[in-house]
Amino acid sequence: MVRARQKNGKDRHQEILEAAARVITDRGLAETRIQDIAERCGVSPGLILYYFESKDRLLVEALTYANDKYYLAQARDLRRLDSARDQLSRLIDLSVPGLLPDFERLEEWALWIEIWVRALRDPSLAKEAEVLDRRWRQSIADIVRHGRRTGEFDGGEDADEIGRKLGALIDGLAIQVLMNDTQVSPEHMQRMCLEVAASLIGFELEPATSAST
Amino acid sequence: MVRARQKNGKDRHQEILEAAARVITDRGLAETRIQDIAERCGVSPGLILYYFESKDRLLVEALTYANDKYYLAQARDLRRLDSARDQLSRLIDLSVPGLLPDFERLEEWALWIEIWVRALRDPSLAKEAEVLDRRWRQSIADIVRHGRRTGEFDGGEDADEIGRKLGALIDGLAIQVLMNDTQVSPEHMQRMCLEVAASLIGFELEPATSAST
DNA sequence: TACAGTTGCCTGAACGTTCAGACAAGGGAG
DNA sequence: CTCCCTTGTCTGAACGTTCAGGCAACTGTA
Repeated sequence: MVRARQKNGKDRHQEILEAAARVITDRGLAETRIQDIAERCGVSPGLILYYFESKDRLLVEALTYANDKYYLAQARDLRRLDSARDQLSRLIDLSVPGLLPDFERLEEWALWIEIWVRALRDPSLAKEAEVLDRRWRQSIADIVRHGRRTGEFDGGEDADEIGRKLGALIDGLAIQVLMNDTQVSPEHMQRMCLEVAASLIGFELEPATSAST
Repeated sequence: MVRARQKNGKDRHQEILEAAARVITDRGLAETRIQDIAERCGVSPGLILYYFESKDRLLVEALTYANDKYYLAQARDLRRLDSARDQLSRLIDLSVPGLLPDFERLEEWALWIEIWVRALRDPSLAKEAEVLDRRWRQSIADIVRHGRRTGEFDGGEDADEIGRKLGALIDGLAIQVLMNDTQVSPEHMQRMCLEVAASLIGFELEPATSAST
């Protein structure tokens, strides 16, 4: 029980960040009040400001914290797979909002859009967002490089360039899916991402290990 | 001068919408106050609520109004060109934030991101956004169809599908450019869009009529 | 033309609410 | 007791919305 206090303190910090992320995804960044976050934690509003110097700071930290959490979970998930083809397919599946029941990602995408809109007027947040975003595009490029080392992929252009293109495509399509666009279902998005990936990297789609219809 | 009164009324309505759009792009949707809009028009805050039943209604109308205005300007611009290749290249140029000094489009893209974040929690706005968005993807598909009729393009997949893919790619890349991502400059975005378009539609890039490094 | 009545545009102040942040006191562990 | 965590209350400011009224342009009548 020596660290009971400190541990509590640390837990509180994290607990507030997670509560903040939840509230932001539920109500939206603009509609998030300190009291909402406090209620989600079961504490008083005053405590929130005891741990974070201001509401603004808390919100920004919550956005990047949540994104970090999701990214690490994804990286862990992908590392279980050996085949680059499987990794790529899995990465796409994980990126499509609402496709996999266990990894809907709706929260994460909602947070990303909140980050974008805020980063438009907050250059420091834009810098942080770029770091997170580059890491995410990097993971695509790494899969491509891995596939080329193992011989699964050959030809195609610069891996980083593929990461940028495929990453942007996924961003753009995810927005449509999140908006419940009637012309872009999660399955449709998944198929389009795979097709473009195959075209960019230069592999055939038919003998894919997953992804049908 | 019979319609002097009505004309004034109509001008005011539009004037307020345009002022609202300006303020939203400057300060962001969340930070936009009725008084800011009133000041931009040089009128009193009360007048804003005289023309619009609530702040919320005004904001939503301003978002779609501004988008509509920009779309019509783009459509007019594209109609001047005959060649499908030129139209496609011009559409891409027009879509890249900050590429053309006369059509920076920074405002329009900022408004789009605001629409997205709000549409996440406002299904009726999401519906309106889908209509606007479909029209925009349609214009890509129409260019492809036009090129196939004239024989400029041949092969490639369904034109609507190309519109969805290219549209999503442009959305995703535009976000990076807007965030001042150091890895994605306007020129870089332009090149990537053209490359993917060439790949999807099936034409060679070299003899392009425009677009160079 | 002159005048009175009507209509619509616009103002500025006031109201009620909401919320971030400040503050001081409570309480439990060491 | 002492220190850190936590609470509940308070406040000052900001904001959306309302409203009574003023003003100017227009209409119809004589």
